[in-house]
Amino acid sequence: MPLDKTFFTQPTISVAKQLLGCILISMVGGIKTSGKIIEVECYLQNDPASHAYVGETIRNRIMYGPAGFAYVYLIYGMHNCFNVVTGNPGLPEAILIRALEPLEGIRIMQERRHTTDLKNLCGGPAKLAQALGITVEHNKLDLSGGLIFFEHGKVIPDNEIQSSPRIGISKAKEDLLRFFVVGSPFVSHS
DNA sequence: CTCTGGATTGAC
DNA sequence: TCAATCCAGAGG
Repeated sequence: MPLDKTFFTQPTISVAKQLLGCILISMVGGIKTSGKIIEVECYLQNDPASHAYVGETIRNRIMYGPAGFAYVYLIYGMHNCFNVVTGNPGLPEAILIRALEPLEGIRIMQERRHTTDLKNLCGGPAKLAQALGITVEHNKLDLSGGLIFFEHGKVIPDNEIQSSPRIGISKAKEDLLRFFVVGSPFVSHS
């Protein structure tokens, strides 16, 4: 059963930790690709590093809506980043999916990524978006609609979850809002 | 309108 | 270490 709105309406950090070990599935292009979630980052209300820090705009509007929708944006003019919106309407929070362990559709992921190296398929936010065929056209997509969705997987115990500062941001450097599975070879940024 | 900088990646 | 490549947001 896909993860539903009830799941994503829990507190964002709690959702983030529970997402580790879950499966992200994409049916984009009519081909199934999936991976186990290894690494995520939280973007919270009143967070200087969040796109919602400046208040509601056209780009971040989806973050102000209900949980369980996709927030996909283009970064550096060429890379897509995939987030799932959390929080109730009016609370603009989201979780960036940063790394997956490839499971299904590895062949097509290799084609999309132009590499056969499994550790290089989904080990970074823009990499996994490319591997799963996710682009800005999927922004605002309902993640219970069957095209892109999450499934329960193995629960990762707290002692196998590590936190760290988020990657590649210049503000709020001290916040420990990145969560990843200890020891997984698929985490980005070794 | 112009300017600035970015939740990244891959080549050098 | 750095270019690619473009757009959102801010300021004039």
